[in-house]
Amino acid sequence: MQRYSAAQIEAKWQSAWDKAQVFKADRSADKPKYYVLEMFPYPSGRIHMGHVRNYTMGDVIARYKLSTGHNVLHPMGWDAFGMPAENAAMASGGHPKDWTYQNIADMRAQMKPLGLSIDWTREFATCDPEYYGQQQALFLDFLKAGLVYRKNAVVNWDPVDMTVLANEQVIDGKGWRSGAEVERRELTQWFFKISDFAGDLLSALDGLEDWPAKVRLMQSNWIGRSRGLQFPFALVDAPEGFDQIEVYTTRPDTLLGASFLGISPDHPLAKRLEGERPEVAAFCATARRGGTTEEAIEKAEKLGFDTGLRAAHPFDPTWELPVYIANFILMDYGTGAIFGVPAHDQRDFDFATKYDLSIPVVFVADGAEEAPLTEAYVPPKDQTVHYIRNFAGAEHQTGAEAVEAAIAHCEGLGIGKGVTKFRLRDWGLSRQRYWGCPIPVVHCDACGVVPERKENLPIALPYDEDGQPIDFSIPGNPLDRHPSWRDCACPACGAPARRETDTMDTFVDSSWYFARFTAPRATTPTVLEDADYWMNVDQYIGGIEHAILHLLYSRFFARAMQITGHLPAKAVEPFDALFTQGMVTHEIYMTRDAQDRPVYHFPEEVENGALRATGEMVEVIPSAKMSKSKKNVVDPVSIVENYGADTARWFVLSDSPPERDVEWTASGAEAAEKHLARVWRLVTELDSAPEDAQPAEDAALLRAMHRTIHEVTVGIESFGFNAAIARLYAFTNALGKSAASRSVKRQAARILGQLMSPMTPHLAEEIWHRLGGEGLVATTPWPKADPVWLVEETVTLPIQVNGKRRSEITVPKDMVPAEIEARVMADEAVQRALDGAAVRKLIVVPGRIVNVVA
RNA sequence: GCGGGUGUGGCGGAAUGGUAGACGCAGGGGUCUCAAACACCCCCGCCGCAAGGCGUGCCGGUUCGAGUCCGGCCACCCGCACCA
Repeated sequence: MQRYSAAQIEAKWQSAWDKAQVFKADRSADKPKYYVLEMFPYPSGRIHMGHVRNYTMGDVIARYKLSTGHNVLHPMGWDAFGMPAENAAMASGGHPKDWTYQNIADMRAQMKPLGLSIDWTREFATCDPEYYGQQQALFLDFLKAGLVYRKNAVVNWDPVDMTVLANEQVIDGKGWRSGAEVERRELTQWFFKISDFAGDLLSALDGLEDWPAKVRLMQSNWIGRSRGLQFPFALVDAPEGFDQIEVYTTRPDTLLGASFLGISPDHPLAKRLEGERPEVAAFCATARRGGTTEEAIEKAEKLGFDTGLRAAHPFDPTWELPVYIANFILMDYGTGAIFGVPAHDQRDFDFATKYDLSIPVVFVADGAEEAPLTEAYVPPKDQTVHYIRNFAGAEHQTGAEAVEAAIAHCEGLGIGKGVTKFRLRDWGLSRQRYWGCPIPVVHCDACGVVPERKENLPIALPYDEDGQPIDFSIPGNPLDRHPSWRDCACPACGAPARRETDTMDTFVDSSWYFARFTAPRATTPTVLEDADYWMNVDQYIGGIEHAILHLLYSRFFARAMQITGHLPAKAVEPFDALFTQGMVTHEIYMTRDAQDRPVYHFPEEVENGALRATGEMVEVIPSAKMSKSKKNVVDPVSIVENYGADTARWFVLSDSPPERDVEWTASGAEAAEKHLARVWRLVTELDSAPEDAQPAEDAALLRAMHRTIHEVTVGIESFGFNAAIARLYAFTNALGKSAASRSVKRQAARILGQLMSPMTPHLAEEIWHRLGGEGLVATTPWPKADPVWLVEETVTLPIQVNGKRRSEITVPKDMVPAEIEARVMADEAVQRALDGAAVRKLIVVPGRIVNVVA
């Protein structure tokens, strides 16, 4: 018997696909198009199992669609700008560009043996000047369309290294290299006006029916539409120009519960006081300590500073509230000022308790008496409560009703106005770093900020500095200290000027790559004919970690590109269907050193719970996301070398549902390999099967075959890859045990190979070839189940008595309920379970179940 | 802290509100073999001799019927705007 050699067979079919150019996407063909895209990878240099899983899922879809008569676009590229390249240059010399392109070459070489049905002729990297030059063209068009502007925003500032830090470079509030306490500092930065689209980005979520509901919900919460009241408090003895403070509240119904005013340390009033009073400056400096993340701000100890100023309550000018500067109030949201209602907001409650402020109760639970609070009372907004300090609406009403009544009342009094606000902030795209797309503008003393001319694009990153290698070991942005790149002539007046040295957020790069794939070599960002043909992405696949930012930014970009004429109107929602896949996890193996510190070990160093080298037992920590630091990684390259690509592909698809995490186990990989070998053996043994058989045997195998075609097809179309694979296991077992005739078995085996082809394409080609299939299975039409074989004549009904299963009967599929009832009541086990009790109800769910209720 | 998700045998998991545990792994028994490997066959949630009882993170609810729906908790995972 021929042994199955993955190494030989996989290489053979990969070159056959190449030769036939079966995966080259071509828009001229007379077929419906299908665009399947997996989120493109960051070129770290090594592919990992998560990539294998992600691209295998996309490949199953792509290959399936190819065999159902679609013109498939399945491209691959590289999300190639970003910090790791600069970090590598900092750590071990070299240049981010060389590091990145070498990594791309390495990863491409690791990916190709997987046998993915990718059109590699469309490949690009976002760090190619041909790509980011077009991105600069988009930026200029957005600028002209009023979609980009500059304003101040806070960054993480390392006061020792004198540099801006990314959030991940801030560890416990300290700079990762200097260890200095980080502070929040304002910088002038470029912004995309995504907030202009907040309402549309929110309402359009309803149309994204093929997105996971959780992603739509997360985006909806992120955009955060709220209805509230904006109104001023008059300040008593205020500094000039600050006689009023605008506040925004979503709970105007609690106005009579106000106990203090709070303003952000970045509020203009705080800044004014900071300049005048050292103690305010000292507090604000304290309040600005720590990173910029919302998480850091929320978790920090809530601190307040009593400015001594007083604000008059709008309903009663003699009621004065203290004005605090508080570190938890964000300047970016609302007006940067709030009024505190400690009785009905836990954060305000904590603050009031800490600073000994009053806690006036506005409402109590219906039927309850007013009593001193030990925590804030925050019932759901749709719950009716009893307003004891009420000024608008009924005494008993829901929070939502009270809010509307309060807004109407205040508008009537001319105190403020009802407004709709969004939590979504504009997208700051400036990065003070080298390895990113340069922002194509020039700063001129005479003309101000001047856009570059399109004919000067791309504004390319300098590789060296006047012949000298760029020094990445100095903190800060090398572009900023690169005179021959930075200093230029103003495109408007020709006078000496300076280039913008900020580069773009890498999220910009990934916000339109899907559109670029439709015309990857064009000298404009897109070509409308191509975009019109290929867009939208029919199926997008990636990690849930991108549920909010990447997808929201891409949705914004699609809108902005439509406005500037780079995408057709139908592409404003660029991803028709989205699938978010789970991670690949693995157990962690650990021993401890002499100081009891953990030492991690790679899976290949461990055998039978002990270190291969020393025999020392390892602690096994339950599965977690594969990470280099914990060494719980398996290298796809060695997996493919040891088992073959088909085995790796089969494994990552089996067992776990695609949206959930999958745990890599060596035994699971071996089981996958064993199964594929078994399928191959069954195929090679067909020649010795008897030529004739009982008609019933043939029918049984054909019935199983058609059922399997049906179930696998449904499984693939609904992302139930694990279920499809379970059906293929069952069908393989059926084929192995079948006593059907040789010709029927050959037919069944050929179908088995075809059904496996999206998952294990190489083995499938080999089976197809051996069993006399024409051409490539990759381009052979997908089999169709014959409905005649799917019909079952009888059905087995479980019988419950009072909800507990007691018996079952097998009856013809279309037996009338009355007859079923009679049979049920005649059943011995039913009578025993009833034990003489009278039957109150008999529920027959046709084809499903019978429940006898006594 | 806030937003979102997940939780089922020894393990990965299956199950339109309708027989909980499909399929696979591990384990046990057997056939083949001088022996092993491979392969093939059978068993396999827990308690119990059995009848039967108990079982889908925990507590409660809706329903003829709940892994599935609702409320409250617990644990873990993802995101929180400069990681990609």
